[in-house]
Amino acid sequence: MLDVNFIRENSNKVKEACEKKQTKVDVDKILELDKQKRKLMTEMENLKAEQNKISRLGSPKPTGEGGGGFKNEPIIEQAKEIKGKIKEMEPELERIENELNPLLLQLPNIPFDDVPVGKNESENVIMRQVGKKPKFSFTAKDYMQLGKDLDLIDTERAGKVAGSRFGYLKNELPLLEFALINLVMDIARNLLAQSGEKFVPVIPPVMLKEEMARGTGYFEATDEKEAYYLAEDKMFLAGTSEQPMVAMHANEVLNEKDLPKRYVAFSTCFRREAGSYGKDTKGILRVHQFDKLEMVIFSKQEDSKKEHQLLLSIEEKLMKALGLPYQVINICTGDLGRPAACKYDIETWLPSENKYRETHSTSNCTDFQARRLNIRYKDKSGKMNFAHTLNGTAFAIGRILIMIMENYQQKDGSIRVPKALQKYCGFKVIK
RNA sequence: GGAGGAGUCGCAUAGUGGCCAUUGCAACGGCUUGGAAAGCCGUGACCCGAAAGGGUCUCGUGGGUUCGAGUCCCACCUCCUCCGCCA
Repeated sequence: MLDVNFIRENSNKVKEACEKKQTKVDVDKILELDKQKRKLMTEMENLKAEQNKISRLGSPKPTGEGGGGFKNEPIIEQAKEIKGKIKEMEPELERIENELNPLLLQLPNIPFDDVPVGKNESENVIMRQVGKKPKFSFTAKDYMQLGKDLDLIDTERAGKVAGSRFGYLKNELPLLEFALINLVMDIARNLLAQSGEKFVPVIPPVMLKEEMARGTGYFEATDEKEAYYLAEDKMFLAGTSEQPMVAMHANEVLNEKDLPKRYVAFSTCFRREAGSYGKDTKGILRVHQFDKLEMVIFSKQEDSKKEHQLLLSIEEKLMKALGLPYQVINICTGDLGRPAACKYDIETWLPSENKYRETHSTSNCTDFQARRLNIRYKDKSGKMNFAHTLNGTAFAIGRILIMIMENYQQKDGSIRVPKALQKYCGFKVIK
């Protein structure tokens, strides 16, 4: 959500942002409705002031005895009349708000000026490529073949039990998941030791109340059909722990000296993949349920760009620890998504597809989410500010397991374990 | 699932229909100072206004009763206690 005052004063910027982000919102309509709303509110508040003035006459005198109250009827009639007028105006105000609020929620965050302008993902900018793509002296298998041969992944029985887009991870694969978790937690701890960049480990709830699920601002962007909804309990399943993590501080005033607040959360994520029929239908690259380690930061406004770079640097550190070849992408305006002002993806080399596939994403959402969720801090001068929120993938575990399997496969059909994981899982090869 | 109790500005706390919601502590800012302490002043949201200023809202949330609601009524949310069930 954007600040209404900002929209009033910078309507051109807002329109430009809508255009850049390929979002159609009638900004002029917003301005018009806002004007109507303020006019009506002023009228209602003036009437209310009059009503309050009369009510106060009924108060007992400072010296007077007893419970006070009115004796003369005419003034009561007058107050009743004003009250009636206000009542009559209420439906009109409600009508305006019902039209205005959805439009406000549809407005995207303003992208930073240095974000590449583009229509869609084809205009994203490759910032750098790191690591060597593996060259196999044999016919390489895809991860599904490896998964079947080594009894690591069973999507057939998952289909029987849960349907398509699910999988059983078996044998060494779950152990590798735990190793990845431990690697991330260790790096989070080491960062603290080295530079005081503390990340607090969290396991959040993965079920959210509606207003909290909406708070992170994705429902208007894609389609709320993407999230699983438990009608009986009016709750949504989290598509990413970003949702419960950002909502964690909703309606709070944070202490400025506690900022930045950094978290690294582990959770299962649930996605309907409603808009991706026919895409990645086989295997476990795109599934309804997967585990993910996600970093989330609440920062002061002036620090968010720096914190965003920190998130990206940690993601790259993790990738280098695993020794996987990857590229860093600067996401263009048309592909940013509604809440982000700036976003970098990491794509990891997937040999079987002979291309890079997205495994990480880190966004600076500035105050867009904080405004919806009312997350604030008071600065030195006593001024209230909305915090900036940032998020970044540490590991999306299913996908990174795929990347390890394919990139580390050997001629004899076995899979080497990246060195950084060996001490956590206790084996060096899967065969 | 059943039965009770509670939610007031960061913490604590007063307030059971009538001035502008008490008081203490803490934090932050300002005044003061050579610097500090103490002291004093201030600390939410929104609207109108160039400003000075004025107004509306805010006692978990939303409705209702009333000229007037922290206070009365209804619904919901959250937390606590006990019973039942349970990893």
